[in-house]
Amino acid sequence: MMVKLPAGKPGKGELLNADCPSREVLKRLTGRWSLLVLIALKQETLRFSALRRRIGGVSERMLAQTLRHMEEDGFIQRTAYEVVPPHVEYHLTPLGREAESRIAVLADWLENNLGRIMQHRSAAAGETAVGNSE
Amino acid sequence: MMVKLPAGKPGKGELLNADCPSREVLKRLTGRWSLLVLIALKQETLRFSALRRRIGGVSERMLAQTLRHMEEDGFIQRTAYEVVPPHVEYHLTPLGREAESRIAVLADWLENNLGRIMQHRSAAAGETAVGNSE
DNA sequence: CTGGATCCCAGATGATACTG
DNA sequence: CAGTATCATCTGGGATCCAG
Repeated sequence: MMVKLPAGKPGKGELLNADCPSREVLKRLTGRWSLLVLIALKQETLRFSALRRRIGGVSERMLAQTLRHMEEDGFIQRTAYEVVPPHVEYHLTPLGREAESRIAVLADWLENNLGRIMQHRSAAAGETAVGNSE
Repeated sequence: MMVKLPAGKPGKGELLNADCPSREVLKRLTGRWSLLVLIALKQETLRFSALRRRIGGVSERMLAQTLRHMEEDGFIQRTAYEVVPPHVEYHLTPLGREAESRIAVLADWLENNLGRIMQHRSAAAGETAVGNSE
């Protein structure tokens, strides 16, 4: 079964197409933690534990997994120093920085408009409560 | 229990803080389908079934759920015409359009750089394959 | 310190059937 | 047409223990 890309330039993805590999990448990029890793690494190179402290609520397992995936996709670079105790650092690659800048646009907007959104959500919840109990 | 926002302007969120409600909104915004709904509705008002056809791979259930959530958060508006057969339309609200424009930045970048990312991923997979079979 | 391995659960998602 | 209800499944994610 061929994957048909509606107006395809080479290497160009189509997110609305279920068969497009961009879906896969999107999934990774918008995963619960990936995006936060990008933000956390925006300016500084960080060690595993520092990163973990920086990103509230992430477990060791998930952070490790997320970092592995992001390294695979080329967003971050992992540098391990062969010492004991181990010392591992993570920092953004050029690709990662490009992605981060786009993510930041969204993140900044979200942080600055959080009030508006929460407000709307409360209002919506109130209205629903009037008419039914869902 | 108070939510402590590190350097809080009013209504300003902190994504890196686990207790910040922005996490919740982010989850919705970056959910598997929300983002695609925003893109699909960028220019046109669409009916449920049209939207479903537009977004490859989404099930009725998930689309309906996503649309409800996005309406709650104020990103889209649902308009139901009381006719038979039913006719329901969805379109972006001003808030939705703002979000969409930020999402679009990320989506466009992703679509245009998909090749680069896939390439890196293959390379990474290759390297790992040399050393082990994971 | 940096994770890998395991166990386990809640929630996300899909398939299908059904209704106003 | 536009969903909802139900059931089954799959996966993300946390807790814990372990190892280099």
